[in-house]
Amino acid sequence: MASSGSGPRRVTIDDVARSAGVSRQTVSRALNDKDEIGVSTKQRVLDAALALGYRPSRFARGLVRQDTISVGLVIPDLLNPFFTEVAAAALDAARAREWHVVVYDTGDRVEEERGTLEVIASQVDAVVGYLSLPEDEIDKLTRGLPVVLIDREHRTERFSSIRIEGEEGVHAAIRHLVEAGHRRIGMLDHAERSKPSIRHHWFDAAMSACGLDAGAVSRADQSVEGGEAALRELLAAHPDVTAVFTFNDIIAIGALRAARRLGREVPRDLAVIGFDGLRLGSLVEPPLTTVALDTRGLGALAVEQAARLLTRSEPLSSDELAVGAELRLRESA
Amino acid sequence: MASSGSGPRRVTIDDVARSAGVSRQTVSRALNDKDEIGVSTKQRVLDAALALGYRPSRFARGLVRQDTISVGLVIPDLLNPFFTEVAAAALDAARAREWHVVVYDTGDRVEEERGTLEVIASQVDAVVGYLSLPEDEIDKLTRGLPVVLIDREHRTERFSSIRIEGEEGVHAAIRHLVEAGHRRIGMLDHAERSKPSIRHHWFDAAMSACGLDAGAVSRADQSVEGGEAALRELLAAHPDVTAVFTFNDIIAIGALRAARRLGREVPRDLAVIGFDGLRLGSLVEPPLTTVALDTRGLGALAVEQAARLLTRSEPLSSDELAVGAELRLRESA
DNA sequence: AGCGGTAACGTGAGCGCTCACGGGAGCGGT
DNA sequence: ACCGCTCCCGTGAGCGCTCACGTTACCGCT
Repeated sequence: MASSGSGPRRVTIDDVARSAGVSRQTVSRALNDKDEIGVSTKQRVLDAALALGYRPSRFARGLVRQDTISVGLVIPDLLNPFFTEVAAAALDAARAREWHVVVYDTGDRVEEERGTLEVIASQVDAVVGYLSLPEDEIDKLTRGLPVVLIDREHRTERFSSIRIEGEEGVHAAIRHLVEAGHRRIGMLDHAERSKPSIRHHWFDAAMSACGLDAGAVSRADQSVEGGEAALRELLAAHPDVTAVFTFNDIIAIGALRAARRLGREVPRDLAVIGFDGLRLGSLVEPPLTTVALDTRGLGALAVEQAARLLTRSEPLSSDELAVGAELRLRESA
Repeated sequence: MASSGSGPRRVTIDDVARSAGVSRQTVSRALNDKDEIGVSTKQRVLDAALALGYRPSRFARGLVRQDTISVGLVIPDLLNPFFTEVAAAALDAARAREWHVVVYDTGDRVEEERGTLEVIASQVDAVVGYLSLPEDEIDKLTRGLPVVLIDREHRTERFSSIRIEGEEGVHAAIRHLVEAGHRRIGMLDHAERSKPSIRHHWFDAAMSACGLDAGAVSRADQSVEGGEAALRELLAAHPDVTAVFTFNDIIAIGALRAARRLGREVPRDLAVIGFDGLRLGSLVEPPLTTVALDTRGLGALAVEQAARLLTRSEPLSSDELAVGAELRLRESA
């Protein structure tokens, strides 16, 4: 009711100063626990601040003591354990640098991603994470900010990206299956993007390297249910398949579940190998064999590269901007 | 090497203006995609900005257009799926308000929590999450900021907290076990805090309400391994126990695994009921019966209350600041 | 009384940006 | 030639705070 056109004016340090009968500087001293202030004065200021509901503007403070750095972390779906692990790693790496991390979960929707990017520039000093928008649009929206992409190629000079080198790991996985006697090996790729994934490509390469025909492939949503459905589909079309490699562990866990419901015992009747190396994989039954990649490294590298770009020091070379993957044998294959 | 005592001075909008031979305002127009600027001028400014590596100060911008709000979300361990779910819910609620969320993972260490709180005041407008420090210390460190605690009592007027009302759900769980014929029911409480947890208290109350003696209790670390160890311990001391209720789902999953390794089939030889209602619980074998609480509600309520405190509108009443819990029957009991 | 010293406070400047203006150049119409 | 319009662009002010200084009051000491 008392609100004027421009809304209720913010309570500033000067209001507190006036109310306590002191100067701005004294208020500042009281609030920041500095010396050169009397105890009674300090208390009086503190009381006045409380009474007025004064809250310092972090912008004004940040403007003058420009110390804190914060990065925006863009994640498609925090509830997906893989992204959780990457996020946790990034948080860790950021904490080591005393950076602040603003997390955005786009829910895998492009509009949300755009909205996030639009608003991000005014809030962070760098952007790190999973982006799906075309590069020119990212460029427009983040103009000036350093951007570090994870698991995505980039053409533009302005961006950096962290590569996942999974080829060897996938090779090892297929080799392992072949050595165990499997010949009909299928794959559960993910369904979202139009083109087959790079992991699918690695799978094909590994198959032919082992002298096998291209395996049967089914597309799966990135969820346990998606994995379940995809395995049923694959098995329906190719009943002779005795082993599957999946796009990621989530899908693999769905496959595990589907196999159980179909009465196929893992790994006796069906071997399953996932990709990612989630902790979660060790909790399911049987524990999931997987091509594990260094998720901590992913997050840490991304932050490290952001730091280099931010300080204009020598950025990491392309060779360094990659994390490897290795076969982690558990019990599902 | 060229860094002077005060470091390399930041590139400001004026530097760009000078370099492009225009005024500040024109630079501002170019960078913010505003009208009233010629195309060629705009390009020239953009080029100059790029060449100088200009990056606008978010503080200066925020200072003048004070629109964006951001909250600090303090989480003990993002990799714990429970906190992941709460965090995701909070992110969601914040997104709906167009707020930014700065996430801090304290790794369950008090010093980290203190460090976080120390630095948080200058970065956010409100603090939400799990804090373990004593209230007076929180008060000192967050002076002025609204604080919303989750799952923790508070005495001070300044704080708010979101309560978990699990009593009914636990009651239902125990009743369910009793109706299934169980009489010797144990509990796996958590080990970290000194006092027995409130969930333990609910367990005791439910037991006596069902006319049973106080059950055997073992302490478990908040991890799958902790749950495993605790169940072994409990069973060793009380071999006649046929059902266990656990502090949370993580511990329950450990118990499930221990039972499997001990050759006890669940639920035939041992019934297990967890607490939290994690999605994860539906992935294990057998799917975990659990007292599910509304994690989304937790995160959403916390953000909502922070919003009320921030806008000085009527805060939520104590009754509203709670989420319930209900028994979710799956297959482990 | 005079003087240095310290504790307690105030004053100006400035951080880097945007907003509300003000103003000149160019162009067409009468 | 003059007005009025549109299109560009620049100027001053101010956002709310902290830092580096000044300034005052009061103490003890010679």
